[in-house]
Parts: sequence; structure tokens; C-alpha cells
Amino acid sequence: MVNNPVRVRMAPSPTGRFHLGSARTALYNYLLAGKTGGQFILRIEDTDQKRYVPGAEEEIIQSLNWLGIPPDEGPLQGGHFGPYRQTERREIYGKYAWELVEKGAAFPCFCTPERLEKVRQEQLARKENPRYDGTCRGLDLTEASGRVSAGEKYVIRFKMPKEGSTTAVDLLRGPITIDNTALDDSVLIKSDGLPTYHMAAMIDDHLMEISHVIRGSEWLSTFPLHVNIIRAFGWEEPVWVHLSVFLKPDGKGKMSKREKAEAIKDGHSIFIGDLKNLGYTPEGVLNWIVLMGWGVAEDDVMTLDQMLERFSIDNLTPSPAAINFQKLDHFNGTHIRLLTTEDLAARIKPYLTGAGLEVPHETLLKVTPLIRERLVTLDDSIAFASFFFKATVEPNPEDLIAKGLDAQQSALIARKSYGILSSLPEISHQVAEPPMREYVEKSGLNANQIFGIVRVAVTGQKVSPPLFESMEIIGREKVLERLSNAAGLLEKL
RNA sequence: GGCACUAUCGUCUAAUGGUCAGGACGGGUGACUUUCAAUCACCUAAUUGGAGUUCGAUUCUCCAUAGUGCUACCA
Repeated sequence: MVNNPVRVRMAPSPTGRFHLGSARTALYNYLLAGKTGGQFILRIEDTDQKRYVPGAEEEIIQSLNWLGIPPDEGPLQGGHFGPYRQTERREIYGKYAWELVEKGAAFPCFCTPERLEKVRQEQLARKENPRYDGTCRGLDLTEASGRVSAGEKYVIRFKMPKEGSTTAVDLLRGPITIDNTALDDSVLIKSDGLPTYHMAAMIDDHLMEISHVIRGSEWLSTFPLHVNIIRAFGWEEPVWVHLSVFLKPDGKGKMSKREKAEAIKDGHSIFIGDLKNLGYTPEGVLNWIVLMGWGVAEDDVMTLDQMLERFSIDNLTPSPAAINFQKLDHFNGTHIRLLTTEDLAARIKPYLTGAGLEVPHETLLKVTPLIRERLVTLDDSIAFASFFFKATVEPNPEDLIAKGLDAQQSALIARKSYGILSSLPEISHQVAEPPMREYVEKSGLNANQIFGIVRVAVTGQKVSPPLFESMEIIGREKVLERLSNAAGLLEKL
């Protein structure tokens, strides 16, 4: 159990889109911080200028905001431990690297990438495990410093012990031991002067007083290296938590580029930035991802507040999880049904207006309860409610023909319904339903047939919210007009 | 290839050295019903395999198998 206030961080690199995995890492960090009254920090790891993607940082921040789990400290909100972008901290790292060199825990290396690549190929050809061959490892420090001052290109490598092994503890998996020879003399500072992840993250975590490192399991095999770096400095280790990875829906491997594209065509996406446009709610998405890697015994529908109450960092599961979009749909629909009418109406509105509809607020407030339990995503409202806001509808004439009847019989029913409805003082649910039901009974037909014709005539679609409530909102004038148009269409068939 | 991690219904998971192995999604059936939903009830389905420890293992140990990750001057 973790009770003391923690300082945790989410440290993405702006090299691509913000996806499910990052969002879950952020969520767990946020929950642990919230749970213990600690701080959640966002740090941008932009030390790889080659892979930098403009706009990626904005997408990270927007996604976090949209999900409702913004950081307490970060490039936007600042904080006492800034700056929170690693390129803005570049002068910090070299100093620490040289401190390691002086301690004999690291060394400058002048090997060219070309030579290293050649060595690697040779090692591979000999079926050896590729590793740094140690050329500069034993270099005299004064000689090396001289070459550095002379302007020769160099990197700084960690001097990994040649013997023994390193054991480090992961909160979910216990002690993990790796032979030091497997860790290699990793580069700490690149020839462009910027640190690699291994160096930058350890220094920043120390400087920012991070107490718990919650990150993806891709770091599991390098984490004894990280522990070695920390020990070389003589710093205190954080608690390590390595999260499982997400697999594609069939559970076989991670999602490929093509599969990601296909998911979007299907109305799904693993990118948080897409989810809003696809009609998903932050509540639904959060509930979905929080349960991929964490389990509760029962009542798995939760708001963020309820997650905060129940979350426990040491109950996470270390095994990989397959993405299940059906579950996203389920949670999204469930949370939509939990929303108040006002809230739901406000959330639906942009989708409706985005579809080119004019949406008076009072009408929307009446429509919302009718479509609420039919929505899986917010943009489903377009399919379910457009006809309320259109001047006219264009039903497919074929759809107007009731099951077991022909066009002329159907036209007669439309005319008869028109007669009944037009004789009423108003077309409200209460006033209109009894005479129509009476008509159904006397006609010898079933409600399905008659109401089906009226439904298609009035809404323009075969599937709609309840008929009489819908007609009440549409209004007498439009209902009669649409009914008469439909009868006309049928008569022409 | 080497190293590491992981392994409960199709999927996400709960639990335990002795349970009818629980919940959720999905699927199925029924109720409700003017369509579609929603809702309710019921059903379906799991401890990867093999050794060992133990009176007893799904749970602990080992091996195998499979999946995943790492094996860069990427993170």
C-alpha cells in the first residue's frame, strides 16, 4: 500500500500520436497522485530531434485535458521543478554525465557510428550478441579530455561492470535480476550533446523528486541499467512499476499501422485525439482503459471520482491485455445514460450542428431523453435525431410499404392516419395515441404495420425514437405535411 | 539467436493451499414492446501442458510451450 503523498510523472516523447497505452499510464499516475494527495507531473522527453513530430506535445496536453486528468506540473502550468521540457534542460545533463566520468562510472567514447555498425555486423556474423567492443573504455582520462577540448566528436557511455549482475525490484513483479554483460556500455550523452532517455529520465526523476516511476513495460529490460546509473550517483531509487502492454483485439501482437487505420473506419481508434470526434466521452474512455490492467471484483462502472476511491497501485496486473472495442462501446453507452439531460444535450449539440442542422435548445432538451438510451456514441445522435431539426424528410418509398401490404393499401393507411390526426386539437402523445390505437384495433392490422407507415412517413426512417413522443416534438403542422407527402409517394408507386 | 517478463471463460479481470473458481463485455434464450434501443431474468464459457512440494495446488517450485518486450548516438 502506498499512503504518503507521491510525486509521479508521465514522460512521453513527442514522436507520435497520443494513444491508449500512454493514456492509461497517465491515468494510473494521476490516480496514484490523487489518491495520496501527491503531484502528477508531465515532462516532455524531446531529446530525439530526429523523430520529433510537431504538434505531438499539443496533442498530449489536449488529450490529458479532454480526459480530465491534467497534470499538476508541466510545460503549460509550470511548477517548482521546471522546465518540464528536456530540450530546455539540456545544459543540466552534461554536468551530471561528467560527474559520472570523474567517478569512473562513465567514459567519453570517440568511436564513429560507422565503425560501431561494422563491429556489430561482424559480431552478428560470428553469431555473437552485438555489444560495444570497449575500444574507448580504457582510455586515459586526461588524454580523453584533451581530445574533447580539441573538438573531437564524442559520446559519453556508462561503464557497466563486466561481471556480476544487477537486481532491481518492480512493485508488481518482485526482484528482477539481469547479468551486467547484457546491459552493455549504453550511451548516456549523444554526440549532439543531448542525453539519451536512460540518462535524462534518471536525472530528471531525481531532480524532480519523483517517488514512483509508473511506465510501460518496454523499460523492464533496461531498468537494471537505470538502477545502476542511480546507484553510481548515490541517489535514492524510486519505486518502480512497469505496466503491461496492449495487444490488438485478437490478442496476437501489437496493432500495426494498417490495423489502426482500419479501426478508425470502423468507428474506433486507439488514439485519444480521435475518440472525441468519434463520439466517445471521457467518462467512457477512462472507464474502459482503467480496467485494462486493473480489476475490480464487481460494479465495474466507475466515474473518475470512484476510481480515485478504489484505485490501488499494487493491484495492477502485469500481463498483457488485448484491446476490446466492444467494451469501449459498452462503457460509453453506459456513461451516456448516466448523464443529466442538460449535460447530454450540451454534449450532443456540437455533433448535430456539425452535421449542418439548426438546433434550437428547447427542442434539443425535449429530444434528448428520447434518444438517450439509444446512443452508443454521441454522434449517433445525428442518425437518431436529425429528423427533428429538418424542415422536410425524404423517406425511401419502399420503406413506407408495410409488411404484408402493397403500396396502395399503405397509402390508404397513411391517408386514414392523416384523417385521424388532423381531426385532433393537438398531436401530443396523450391525445394522439388512443385514437390511433383504436384505429389499429378496428383495422384488423397490427400496430407494427400501421405505426410503421406513420413512423417512416414522419421521421423518414425505419428506426426512430418512440413515435408519439416524437410527433409531439415535431409538431402538428409538420407531422400532417409529412404524412400527406408520404401518402402521395405511395400513390405514385 | 541472446536476455527478460507474462500465462484464469473468446476478451478484460476477481479469488483461494480445500469455493458450485466470482463479476463485466460478447454470444444465446425469454420477458417487456409501435421500430431500434434500454431494462429485467436465465443460460453459455476458464485455471496452457508436464513434473515436483503437499493429506490436498488453479494458487508455491522447476521444466516445456506460447505471447510480448528489449537487444540503437529511439524513446
